[in-house]
Amino acid sequence: MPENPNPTAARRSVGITQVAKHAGVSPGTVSNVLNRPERVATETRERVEAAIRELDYVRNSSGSNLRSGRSDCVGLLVLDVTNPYFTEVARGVEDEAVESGLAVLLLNSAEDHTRQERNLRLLAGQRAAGAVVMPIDDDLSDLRWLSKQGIPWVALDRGDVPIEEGCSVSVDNEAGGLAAGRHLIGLGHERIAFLTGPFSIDQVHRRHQGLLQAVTEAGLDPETALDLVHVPQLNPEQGEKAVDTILAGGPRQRSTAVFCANDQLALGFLKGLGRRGLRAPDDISVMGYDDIDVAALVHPGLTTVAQPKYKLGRTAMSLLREHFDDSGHRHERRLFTPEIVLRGSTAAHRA
Amino acid sequence: MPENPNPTAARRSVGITQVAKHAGVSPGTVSNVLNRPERVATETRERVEAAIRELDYVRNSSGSNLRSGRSDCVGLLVLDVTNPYFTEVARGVEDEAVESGLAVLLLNSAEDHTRQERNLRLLAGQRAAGAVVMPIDDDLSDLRWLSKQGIPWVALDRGDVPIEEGCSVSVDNEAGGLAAGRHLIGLGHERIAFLTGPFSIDQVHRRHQGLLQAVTEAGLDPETALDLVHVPQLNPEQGEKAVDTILAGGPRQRSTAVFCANDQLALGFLKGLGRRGLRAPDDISVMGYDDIDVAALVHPGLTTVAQPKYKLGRTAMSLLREHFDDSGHRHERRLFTPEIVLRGSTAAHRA
DNA sequence: GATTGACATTGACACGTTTCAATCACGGTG
DNA sequence: CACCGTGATTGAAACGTGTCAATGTCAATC
Repeated sequence: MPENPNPTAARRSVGITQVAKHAGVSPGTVSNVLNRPERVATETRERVEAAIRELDYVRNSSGSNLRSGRSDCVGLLVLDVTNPYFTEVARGVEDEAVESGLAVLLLNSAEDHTRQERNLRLLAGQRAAGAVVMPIDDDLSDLRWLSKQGIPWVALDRGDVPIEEGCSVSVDNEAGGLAAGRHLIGLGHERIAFLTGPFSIDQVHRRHQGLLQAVTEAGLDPETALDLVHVPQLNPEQGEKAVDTILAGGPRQRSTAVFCANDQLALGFLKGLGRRGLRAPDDISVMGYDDIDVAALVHPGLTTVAQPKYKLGRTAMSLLREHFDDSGHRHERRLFTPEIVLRGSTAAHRA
Repeated sequence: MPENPNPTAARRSVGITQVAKHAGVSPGTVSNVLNRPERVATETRERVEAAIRELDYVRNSSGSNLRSGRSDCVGLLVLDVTNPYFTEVARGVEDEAVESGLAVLLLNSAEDHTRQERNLRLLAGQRAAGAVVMPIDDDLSDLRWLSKQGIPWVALDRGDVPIEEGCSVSVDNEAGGLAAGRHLIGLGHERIAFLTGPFSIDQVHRRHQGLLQAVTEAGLDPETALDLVHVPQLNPEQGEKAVDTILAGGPRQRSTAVFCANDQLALGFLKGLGRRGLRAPDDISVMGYDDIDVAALVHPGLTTVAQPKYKLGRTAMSLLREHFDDSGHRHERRLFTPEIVLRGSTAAHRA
């Protein structure tokens, strides 16, 4: 890193023109060195590169973006920055983005429509190259507006986005519910509680559908085999609170296993069990959904349906990249199949 | 949201000039409406605002930044996007940033020097308004370079940044270690294991200093009262692996309590205990450091030294804001004192 | 009625870059 | 020797905005 001869002076930021002067070429040539190095003779290119290094020049992306019309940053709009599920996704997006030399603008909608809209406007203002978005709900009007602004996007975890509207990357929630159901039934459980948030959340609704299918295909009667427990939010507190309800049992008898709509609920449930001196899987088998990092960290480890979160983010970003490269790109819908991760919280039902 | 008369056409993005034309004023006036609304007559302002709404104009920040020289985005450089500690900090930064209408550029150094440097160059390229940075180590040359580029920054969790170099916001690690030590000693523990990473990490080194102080002020001999267990990384796996070492005991007898340099280690340790059919606090008291969300989620809850993470992020961002407002701003060093959160993993030593 | 001042608005320029048509240098070909 | 083609370089224009000196308007004051 070259020394500045006068560090205290508020040096006028060095631009392409000072570099040009210093190297004895025109500004256009400097620009060429930066953008199409192959077009410029090796000898002059080296001279320019030396000047860049000596003056410690760093390209002003505002100027660049303004003139070229394209920006070098993409937006990532998540529902909740602190949710471990999203951070893993963010890592995937970020890793893929740096490979294209793109910066990631982190935006947080906090599950609030106003904030979602405001954040998308911000992206439009930046003339962002694109956006990876986890929409709050199935209302696509904000995203449609984004398209109208000429900003491509990829929806995350929203398999129901019509393919003509845009790309989407998601995980098959029905398959996940099915696999979970089969796992528990395979262990001999014939009465299963489904601890879930409101079915207005499409994802958990589908997980329930899958679970239902598992129950019916096993020849069980959903009426007696399933105990549906609704809580308002998918957080640990609600999971802990639900313990009493589920242990009290449904109309006939108490469930021997509980399938939670996400890991946060499941972890809360496990904690609630511990508080009461009970434990999984001895007293009840517990299963989660998502496979967040912590799921492996508790004892017993939480058996759960793993979402390929990192891959999800990475794929979303790479779809976005295809948009940039190939202007005639058609929208795509990628659907991943989740996998069950067996840990200690589920076990065979002892009759 | 107004309808676009021809949604399929690649509409040339509407600028300040079309708005001006549509409202029958000059571009300058539109700019004034956007930036100094008080200077323009109510009647014309309303007309311009109507035009903005009708044309669905959104300000191009590239142009704006270029001309004004200031950008509307700040950088947040973290060591690891997925670490729950950082995400909480990120939330604080983000909340404070939106209040100033600033966007947050999320950058991940992944504890790699090359990536840290690259990310800071990126920020410089954006002519970012400022940066909140968690430096990898105590090497300040990258940050100095940033200053030279005219970009103010605030260091996070680095109390050792000289005040003449820049602002810092951090938590008193020595006080934290001291408090933890006092807590355990107060419970009657006279042999305490300190499970820690390498002391080259300044933060954990200071925590150890605090712990030492607690031991000596209680009149105990550090030689016999403290069992130092070093592991290469501060992650759960290492915590779990360390269980055997610590249960085996030091040179004299085994410790009755373990203080972990962070929660990740502590959680791994708890899991390791569970695996072996043991549990805190019956078999050994366990204490962590950080108070990440999960600490409250396990059973028993993890007693830990709580860092005001959200506040840390928020404060850092607000210090940055002061830089913008007041150009004659002097650097500041904010030091928070951590607090102990009592949960179930520690208990009195039964003699 | 002339002068002043306050307030609103205008118009042109500048920010740093990219782009592209135009120019230049030069070696090869007819 | 004239001509052409190729490849390297140039210079000016343009992107959309903010700024500021200059101009315009109007009512109040002398």
